[in-house]
Amino acid sequence: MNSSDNVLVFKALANSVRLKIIDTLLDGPKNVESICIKVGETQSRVSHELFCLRNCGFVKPNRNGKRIIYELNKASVMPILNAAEKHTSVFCKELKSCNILSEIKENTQSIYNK
Amino acid sequence: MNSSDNVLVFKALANSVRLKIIDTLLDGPKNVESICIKVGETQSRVSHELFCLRNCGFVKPNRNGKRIIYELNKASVMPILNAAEKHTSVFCKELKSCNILSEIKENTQSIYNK
DNA sequence: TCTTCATATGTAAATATTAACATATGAACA
DNA sequence: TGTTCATATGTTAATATTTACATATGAAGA
Repeated sequence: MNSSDNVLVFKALANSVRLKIIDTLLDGPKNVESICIKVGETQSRVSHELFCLRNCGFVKPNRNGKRIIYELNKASVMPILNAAEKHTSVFCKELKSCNILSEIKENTQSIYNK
Repeated sequence: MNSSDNVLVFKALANSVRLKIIDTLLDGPKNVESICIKVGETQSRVSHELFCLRNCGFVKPNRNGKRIIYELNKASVMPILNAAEKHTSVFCKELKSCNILSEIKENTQSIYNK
């Protein structure tokens, strides 16, 4: 296994709006308008992000009358989210202090103190 | 669980140099110079990325003489990589055609054909 | 304690991603 | 078959990340 192949998976998930959409779809398939309301983003924005999630195989669209119902690919997504969640719950503070990842810069100290 | 909390984890992993470093550390702890050689990046670059991985709790530094040996937090990382890998192996083609994620633009077709 | 080696940090230009607004599409139903 | 509703796509400015180069740090060993 070459873990570098996974970079696109992580890029797809490295966006809070896309994660919110996934989160919303965790409790059942929804059409675009419902997703917009749930995540508090414009229709255009949500459609753009769904385009990405669709292309990556994370969601699947199904037409129903005038609407398109998006369904989460739970089989793929859940294990990734669960594994990430485990790490987040332990290293929450560290993650939030990593200024490489757009967070507030903090004082550093000797790196190999535990 | 609010999956949006995981965005920093995914950001940390959404970088091919950081993933290469992780990949290299999968077969054992290494000092910075060794990592540089293995991943083919400059010392400066590798140290910057290690800073991020360190802050996020993915690697841990231990001094040994003049060197600092970085050790992968396998307990956290492996489950995430494995789950991602499963998705990648199924949706490899789709992922590579998602132009939102810096890939070549391709023709689109009706979105709800399977 | 001075020097050097290994590693960390500072900075900014290049590049990629996000976000916001405008517009297009196309299936459904009148 | 024309209209409308729901959703998709185009575009670009704003913002964030990456990358490359320069420099600093600090522990170890002479």
